[in-house]
Amino acid sequence: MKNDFDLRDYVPYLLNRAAEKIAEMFSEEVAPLGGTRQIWRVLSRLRANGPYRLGDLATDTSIEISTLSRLVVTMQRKRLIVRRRSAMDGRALTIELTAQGRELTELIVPIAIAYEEAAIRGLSKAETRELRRILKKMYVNLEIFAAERAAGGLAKSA
Amino acid sequence: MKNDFDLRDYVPYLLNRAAEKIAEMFSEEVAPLGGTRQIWRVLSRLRANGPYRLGDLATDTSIEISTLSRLVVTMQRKRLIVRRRSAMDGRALTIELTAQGRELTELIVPIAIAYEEAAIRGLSKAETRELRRILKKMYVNLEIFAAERAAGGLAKSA
DNA sequence: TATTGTTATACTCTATAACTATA
DNA sequence: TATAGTTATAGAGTATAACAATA
Repeated sequence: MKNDFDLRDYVPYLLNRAAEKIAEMFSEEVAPLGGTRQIWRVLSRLRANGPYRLGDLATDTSIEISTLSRLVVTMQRKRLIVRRRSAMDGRALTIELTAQGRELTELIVPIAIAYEEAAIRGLSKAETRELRRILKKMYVNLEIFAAERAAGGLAKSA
Repeated sequence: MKNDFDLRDYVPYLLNRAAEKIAEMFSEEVAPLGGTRQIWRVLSRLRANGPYRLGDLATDTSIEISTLSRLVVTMQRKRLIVRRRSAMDGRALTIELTAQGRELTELIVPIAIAYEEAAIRGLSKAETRELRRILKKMYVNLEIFAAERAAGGLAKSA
């Protein structure tokens, strides 16, 4: 195996470092509004896609289902969302934004935009476009890789 | 403020999504070896830079100092590192890899490399190079932004 | 006095698994 | 039986602040 491992060029490290820096500043900014990263994840998803089923919301936000189950109760207590039983399937739960939840979301959106702008300022339009394109492409690769891996194809890929 | 916020093009989201996908798979792979993401962060840093002072290690790994203080005790119990008082400064703690720690690190390195390869396979050499370059440039921007922000220049940047 | 690291407390998130209520 | 969600428990990590030792 190669031994020329240099952290400074290591893509997962570079991704993490940037993502965490943004998240850290964003969290500080959003905290006074009563938001957290996880709450924002839920809100932004609901804003983008409308009412959600709990399980799907867990998948799309990458929040563990048991964590989300409790988070969503907390958010209902804060009047940000409503949980109601699905009419179609008595087991399923439908999560929906309230007017108040929508309000908070719209309050956070410009902050989110500001932090993206902070991240990409200094990049040219072309660089930003490339970054978005490459990150999306990479994610598709990773999903395929994860599926192959789960199928047992390469249990220990090293 | 702009209201055309689309999660699918939102750079922090794209970064997070990719970083988490990699981290998730990496964690599963490394767990049987007795590693965790945090332990790997420490090991890779020590591997790259040699002995570290606790405070600097906290900064460079982005692990909270109180968390790291305890993690490092755990790692010493596992014989992965040694903690010793600095000769220069009786307050400071020097963290150093043991032979066993070095061994585990070298065991993890190829796994780390494999996951980077999984991420960038499908990307051309040029795209990978661009990605690295842009991520580094972005991080520099973010550090500058964070410093300005901390200086109070734009307490609420929205 | 300031700095380095340790420890305590409370909180959030995760992992796992047992549980319920529907289907 | 299988699925959707809930709940309990234990383990990591974070945030904050009080604390001891050293500078």
